[in-house]
Amino acid sequence: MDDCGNYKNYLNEHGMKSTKQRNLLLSILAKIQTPQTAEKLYLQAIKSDSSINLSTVYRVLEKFTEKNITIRTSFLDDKSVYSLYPKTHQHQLICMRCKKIVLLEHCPLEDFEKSVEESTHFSVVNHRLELYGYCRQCQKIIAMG
Amino acid sequence: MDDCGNYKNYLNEHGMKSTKQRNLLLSILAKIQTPQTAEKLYLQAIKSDSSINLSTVYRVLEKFTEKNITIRTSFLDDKSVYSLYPKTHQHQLICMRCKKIVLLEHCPLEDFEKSVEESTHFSVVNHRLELYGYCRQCQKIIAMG
DNA sequence: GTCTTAAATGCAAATAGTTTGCATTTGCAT
DNA sequence: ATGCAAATGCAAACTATTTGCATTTAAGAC
Ligand SMILES: [Mn+2]
Ligand SMILES: [Mn+2]
Ligand SMILES: [Zn+2]
Ligand SMILES: [Zn+2]
Repeated sequence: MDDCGNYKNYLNEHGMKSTKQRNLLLSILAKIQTPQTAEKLYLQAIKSDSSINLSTVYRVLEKFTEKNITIRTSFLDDKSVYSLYPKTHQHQLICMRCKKIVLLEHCPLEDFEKSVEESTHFSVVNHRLELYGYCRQCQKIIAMG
Repeated sequence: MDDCGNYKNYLNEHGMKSTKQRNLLLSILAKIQTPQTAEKLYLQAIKSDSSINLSTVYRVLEKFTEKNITIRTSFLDDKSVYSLYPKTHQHQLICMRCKKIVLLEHCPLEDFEKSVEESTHFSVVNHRLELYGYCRQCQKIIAMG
């Protein structure tokens, strides 16, 4: 291929071949702020590579997630969303109406984890925290009926 | 019907007709300790009422969840699971090896929620918190290799 | 009790996000 | 360049869940 993209070394270091589809998806993920569905990423990708296939997007994202390059999240019935694995520990605040996601940098759980370890004799190695609510716009829309 | 079940008043108070399917599912949910999939509940229900239909189970659980009688949870690809809505707000500590679940009564997030509401202008109505780790026994087993 | 009516159910079919089988192409090590 | 495993495109399958519709049923009025 003429230009395998900017992520060849990165991909090879993670034990993956550098393909134009993977490079493209990495570049899209790197630009994007909020987690996106596979289909949204596919629609973005198809602008640069009209032959890319939705199955490939799913397979690439699955592989990325397996390698901890991306993270996949899902809620009840909704589609899963994918984003680059966060460099720093963070949590999500999710609007239950429009599905907007705000990232929360501060984690309030360090002391709590320690106290749980003491009281339960577990070793706590991870946690999952998501807040659910309504964003300002959706609050207004809901108030109007 | 001869015997509408034990939950007639309870159901009527929640604005629902008392049907044998709903009574049966409530009695199953009340007995069961861990959250179950709709299909598991259906398989349990069919023992008492061989004519109950899986669609009905889904519809009943949807209605129960809408009334906050049950809670529905799901992880990634897995099927949703349903359980009676916990009487007290609580969280889970899950052993990643043996899948044991310890319920945590104390919630450390009240102040955090308020500060998030102030900084994001969301209204926060709910949260999901799970801790992951290893129980004492599994720690020992892992240490032994 | 009977009557009335909206809600609930059974059944079959549809939905939709995601996965998979398979033929073909591609990247990478030699 | 060559060979081969891995990745891709395409279409079809999968599967948890939902939905349309005809029929039954519960609750309330009489
Ligand atoms: Mn945290
Ligand atoms: Mn809490
Ligand atoms: Zn919103
Ligand atoms: Zn354990």
